[in-house]
Amino acid sequence: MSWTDERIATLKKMWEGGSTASQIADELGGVSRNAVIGKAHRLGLKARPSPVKANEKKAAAKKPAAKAAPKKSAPKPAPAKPAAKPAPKVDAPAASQQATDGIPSQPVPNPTPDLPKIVSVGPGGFLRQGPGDQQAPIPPAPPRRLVPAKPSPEIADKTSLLDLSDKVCRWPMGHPGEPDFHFCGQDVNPGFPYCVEHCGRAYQAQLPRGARRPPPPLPFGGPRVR
DNA sequence: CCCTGATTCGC
DNA sequence: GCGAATCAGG
Repeated sequence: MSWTDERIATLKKMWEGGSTASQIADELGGVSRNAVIGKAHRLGLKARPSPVKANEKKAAAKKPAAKAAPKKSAPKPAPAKPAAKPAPKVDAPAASQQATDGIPSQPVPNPTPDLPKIVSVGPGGFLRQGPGDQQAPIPPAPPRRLVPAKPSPEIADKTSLLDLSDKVCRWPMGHPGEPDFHFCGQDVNPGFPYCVEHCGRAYQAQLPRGARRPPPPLPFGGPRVR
């Protein structure tokens, strides 16, 4: 398989969306997880929470190594990495909610002024979204009646990959490569690549390693069954 | 063991 | 440029 422009676009999208290299590789098909990672690095979009890189010491601990070196012949210089931290934080979610003034349509499509209780969709109660139906989101902390215009009529048309911009939600709907694949396309939550609703889904606290199977970063309507 | 991403290096 | 092999942490 070769890296067509389309495949690269999908790779970027998914990588940016938080999908793991394995998921991306599986989605793309015909490539390995390593290929995806390698390509991602070559594209310049590496930095992402890596289990291995969390720790950064300056102490140069030499490892005895010398395990049977079948291919290694060159010594490894001490890697000096500039720590990059592009990871978005969730500490300050809703800075300022824009009033619904700009949106002439439905004033309050989300009549759920319940408690601000954070319901974490966990392994068992994983809420999935379909292209047509979306459930009430659980934004980080909506103390007030913020109402971000939900099923706006503006998404009557599908937002394609080419329609993406810094102003629209990039949350993928469906699976890449399929005819109905598109993106959310709603107004973004300022400072985030997604709308308010999808921010709530994209930036949930990472679950313990033991139970992360069902709700991965979970873009794309759901895991593909092949 | 499994998983993850990072890195190297032969091709 | 590509990606398998390898590394290394969780």
